[in-house]
Amino acid sequence: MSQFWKPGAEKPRILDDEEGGVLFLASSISSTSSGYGYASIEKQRLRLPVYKYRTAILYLVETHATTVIVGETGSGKTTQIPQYLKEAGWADGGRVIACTQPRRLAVQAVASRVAEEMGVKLGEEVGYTIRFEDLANSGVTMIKFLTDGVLLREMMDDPLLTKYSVIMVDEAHERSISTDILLGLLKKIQRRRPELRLIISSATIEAKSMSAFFQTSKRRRGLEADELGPRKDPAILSVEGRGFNVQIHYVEEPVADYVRAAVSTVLSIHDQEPPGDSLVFLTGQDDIDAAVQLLTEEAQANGKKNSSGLIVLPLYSGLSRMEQDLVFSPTPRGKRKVVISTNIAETSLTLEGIVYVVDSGFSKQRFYNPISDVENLVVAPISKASARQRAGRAGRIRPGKCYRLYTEEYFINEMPAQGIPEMQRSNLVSCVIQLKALGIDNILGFDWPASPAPEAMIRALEVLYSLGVLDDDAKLTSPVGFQAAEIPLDPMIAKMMLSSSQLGCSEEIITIAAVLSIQSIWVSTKAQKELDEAKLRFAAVEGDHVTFLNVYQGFLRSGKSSQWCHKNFVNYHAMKKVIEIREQLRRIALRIGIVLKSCERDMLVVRKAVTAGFFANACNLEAYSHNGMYKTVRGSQEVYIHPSSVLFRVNPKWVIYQSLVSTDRQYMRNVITIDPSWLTEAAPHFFQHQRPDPIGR
DNA sequence: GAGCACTGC
Repeated sequence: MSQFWKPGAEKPRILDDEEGGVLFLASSISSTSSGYGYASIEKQRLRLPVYKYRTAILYLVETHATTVIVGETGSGKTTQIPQYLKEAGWADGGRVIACTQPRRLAVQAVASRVAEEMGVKLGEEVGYTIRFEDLANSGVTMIKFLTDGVLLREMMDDPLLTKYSVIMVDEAHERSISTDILLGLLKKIQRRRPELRLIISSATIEAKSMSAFFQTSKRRRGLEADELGPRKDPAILSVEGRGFNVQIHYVEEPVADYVRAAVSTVLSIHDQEPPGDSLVFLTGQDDIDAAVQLLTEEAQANGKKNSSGLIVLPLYSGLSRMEQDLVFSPTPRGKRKVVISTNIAETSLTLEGIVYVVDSGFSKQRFYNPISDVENLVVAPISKASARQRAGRAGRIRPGKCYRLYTEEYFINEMPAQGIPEMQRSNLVSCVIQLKALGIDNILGFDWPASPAPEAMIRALEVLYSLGVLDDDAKLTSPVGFQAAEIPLDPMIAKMMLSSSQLGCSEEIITIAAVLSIQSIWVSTKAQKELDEAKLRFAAVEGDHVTFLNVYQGFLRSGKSSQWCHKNFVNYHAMKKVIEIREQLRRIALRIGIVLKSCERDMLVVRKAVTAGFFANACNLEAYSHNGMYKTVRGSQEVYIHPSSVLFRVNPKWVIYQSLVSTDRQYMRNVITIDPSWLTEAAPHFFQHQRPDPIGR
């Protein structure tokens, strides 16, 4: 690797900061530029804030194993840094520069932008890989964008990620499970591959902890200057963003009802502020529908006086594509668009034209209780980091305003600085099986950016053991454990697939696995009665899983028709996704030796295969129960069949569920009938341990 | 007779 600064030129100055990180002081602004493609694009590149740090970034990457880049939105870091690295030679000799993103859409968008800037065809020098789509060309692609989940999967074939010279982990501050696993593994890889460079891109608030995580033993720092290779202590570099100033307003007194407070704030913005669209952050569909209703009523009641000219639009992921697209349509002259949204507008979708943000201070967050093994969705206060991100949405086109529906005192003194990483709020079975597959034996001693609760780890190990995926030494079993690790789904679903091979119903089970791994195959609609009637057309006495098979068959028979879906209240996009996932699962099944076979109409073996994966979720109807109360075999927990299930009010004696949703009651979603004798057959150890004889009842 | 923040392989 050649040094990129010219001999004789002034060497960039480096200063250690008090935390042991390294800050760079730009001594001069580089003005190198080579003749790429179109002048206008080249000019745009030069105007990005990140450009004046080009030299600094390349210097730090050259001299440090890890560089933490704090880049605010609009800095251009994601599109430019990979190009700078390529220009400096990091992709020479067949090596590849990787840049990971948490979301598929971002991967595609950034990759095509970079290909355009470089004037190359997407899929050649610049490529991308996401699930179902591989537009990277081995031997040709120099810059590759990919989701962090895909990079983790790549590690199963190449644990040291040898083809990559630099790996940039973008949006690391979001702390998703896969980003955290990736960071932990990359830190391990660094010890084996000193030539590998990492760039961790993070928000201000997380930069110090990211740097501390990659800081290796402080004692040896003095010696490192004499060693060959890059410095082990991470560098930190800040790049300013391009957002406009956003003025923050707080309420003076805490509000009792944030939906009403949000509505009246929207109305007073409309009354008193100059034109510009508003974005309101609430927690979920209920809140949002209520707020839309209130605003619409207000608009009608007040006629011209106040809220005429308001276009009120809800935004959450449950909406159909068409309904979601409405929020992107340009606002007509003289009108004001008000988008009422969940967290989807905080990171996943970017709305242009927003000048006013109203922040309720809450969002729905997942929490996991490892003792009861139940994941819950709870309305909880957001973090300061989230609040800043939400406010930033108002400053994209011109200076904006953010109205926070909480007091300044609360923001300063009580709001947590950062959210709890997803790793510490989730069931960890998928995470643990993935680490095991990568040869990480000491799971409890793994060096995480944020350690999960030991109880959650132990629970995950227990579940994997009961599935026969791990043995007594907590090593992957052969072949079941290794096969299950290859299947990119929940290990319980993976186990169900593996059992279907022996039972001769893998074609059916693969369909069921695909359906279970998406949100819902039904459209979300307010016409509940019609939806229920449509469901009845497919309902099977065996339960929801078999009902899914009927829907899938119907969809195929219709020639995958969208009209057929519309007529039957089936979500067309969901079904297309089922087809895609099914294809992927079939390919994997062939590779790992699952026998592809249909059981035709024999649903008994299908139910047995479901039992083989989900025996831990077996429930028994309480004797003499008049309200459909079940008890779980494992924990004698009180549960009920969800009203959306085809078995609702049917109440068979023995059932297995896929998941629990907890509100005032615990409801079982996706339920199928079983014979209790299958339980001891499927998992003799598990039931011996839990209860001597579940059949005897 | 009730409800599903958001990603991802």
